[in-house]
Amino acid sequence: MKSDIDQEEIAKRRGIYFPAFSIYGGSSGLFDYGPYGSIIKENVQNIWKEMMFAEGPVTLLDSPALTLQAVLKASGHYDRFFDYSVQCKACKTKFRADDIVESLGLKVVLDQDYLNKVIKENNIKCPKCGGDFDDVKIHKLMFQVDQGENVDPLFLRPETAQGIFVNFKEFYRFFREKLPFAVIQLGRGYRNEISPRRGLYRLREFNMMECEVFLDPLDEKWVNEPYNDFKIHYVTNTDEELFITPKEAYEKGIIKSQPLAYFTGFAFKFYKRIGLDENKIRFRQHKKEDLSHYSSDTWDAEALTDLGWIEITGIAHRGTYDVGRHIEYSGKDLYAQRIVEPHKEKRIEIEPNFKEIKKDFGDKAGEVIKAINNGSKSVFIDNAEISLEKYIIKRDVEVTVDRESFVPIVVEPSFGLDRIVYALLDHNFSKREENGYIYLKIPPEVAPFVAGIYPLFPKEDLERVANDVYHRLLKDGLRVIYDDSGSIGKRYARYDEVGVPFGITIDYDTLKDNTVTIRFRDTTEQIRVSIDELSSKLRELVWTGRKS
RNA sequence: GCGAGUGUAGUGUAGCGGUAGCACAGAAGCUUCCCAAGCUUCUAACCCGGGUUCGAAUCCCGGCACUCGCACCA
Repeated sequence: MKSDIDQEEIAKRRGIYFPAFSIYGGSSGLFDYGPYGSIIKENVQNIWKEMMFAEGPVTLLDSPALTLQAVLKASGHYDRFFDYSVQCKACKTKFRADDIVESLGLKVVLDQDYLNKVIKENNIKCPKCGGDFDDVKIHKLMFQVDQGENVDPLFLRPETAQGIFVNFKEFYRFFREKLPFAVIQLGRGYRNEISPRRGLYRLREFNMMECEVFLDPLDEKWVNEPYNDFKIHYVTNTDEELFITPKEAYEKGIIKSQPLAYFTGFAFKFYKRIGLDENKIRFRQHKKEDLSHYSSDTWDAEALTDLGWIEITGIAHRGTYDVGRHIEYSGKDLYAQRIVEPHKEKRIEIEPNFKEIKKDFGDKAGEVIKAINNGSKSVFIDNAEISLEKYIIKRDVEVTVDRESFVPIVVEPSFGLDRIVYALLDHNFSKREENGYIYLKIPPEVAPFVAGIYPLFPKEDLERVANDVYHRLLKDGLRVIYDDSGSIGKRYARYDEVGVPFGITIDYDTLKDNTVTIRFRDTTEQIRVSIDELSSKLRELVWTGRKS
């Protein structure tokens, strides 16, 4: 599995990506994308965005990375704010302190002192070797940003999704109150990983492309049918391996949710288009015990790389969890509505009996009315509990109902951009059989430059024409790069290595007949075209070089 | 975060108490030269901070980073 091509060595040497702040020693889990890498990454992002918009009812959000504490309390992240670990002194095995306490049927409170006390008092031993435990240690999983003494801190978001959920009503209106629709967000997330490692695989600050699909639970269907024109490698939670189309996966009940099935296909198409090796992609269903607290079903897309199978995308069924929690915690109406057959419904209307309340409570009437409006059964006035029963007027009414509220469910395809870039490089660095030179065979539309412009050798007349060609292509909106240093073979090799798919060479024939050669990265073959048709030829080559 | 190992030009490495060499890459030039050719010249490094020593890249301590295991991984 381990290839003899060292991705990190090339990435560092050629400025694709490299450790950030390295002149000061760096900091683990932080990387810079250099000149080539940031363009490749941006191209991948743009293709994803373009494909998402092509779905139809999809819009974009850009929300802050700094997130209010209240939002993360509602989302449940705040409770997982700390990781409590405890280590066996003897065998050095580490456990989650809350798991240890829970496994013995003891009450779990997520508090360092509490867990420490429980483990010490109950004399809990290491389940592996029976040794004594060291003290409980905590690890913060979210980065906290203090605002000042009397204000709750902010947190760097651990995922971009919450920004979308809290704005559900905004989008619901934008889509004129019709489901389904989806909102995408591209941005950075932050997690204080205990040990960030393996280059781009586990970062403290990472790029995500997230999509939240909002659906009516009674009509859980995305606007497009699951694909039926290609087969995907699925691994179920019972380790069954299947090669079937997304449509089959849905119809056979392998994937119960239509949008979940659909987006496995979407992800697969996207991977193929940006140039991942389709034979090194699989979709693996989370085991029941590995599912997150909110999800009933999750499928991870995994790519086979030097690091083994790595997770590059998670497609999760989040149910009504997210919007439901924000309704609960914010007290705001984040419901969607569906049209139903108009029908009469009996209801009981409640109204405070203002006269009686004023009579009995005088200037405390306000408190009582407030309590009634909050739905309380009783209220404390001057330390006495008073039943509100007799101050409420109840009326039986009949209303016509033609719509009902519900909490939308969410399906979330969430793409880890850095890992996708990692896999993309891993799948595309190739070695030429004849000479062992490395080239990066990524699709033209992902490549950092469409073409390199090279005078055959450094003579003033050739350089002048090459420069004209270069500026002409730039004006035509093509991303090209000019290079006249070293031999022509060296220049070809230099840009092969970073994936530039075409080389335009200006030679002595160019001076005679205004033609240049286009040399192909993957085959090293050349064709001759006139300078006038160069732009349109390159565009055509980029287009036909598209995968899927 | 724990344990083990490793940090020398952009990259890969040599040197292991007397202040750095090689290869490739890079720059300038020569070469009528289409696949990293050759020649000349040049640029460029001891992870950071302390200590020991007359003298430290080399020995010791601390930090940082990387690799591998353990643990963690919404």
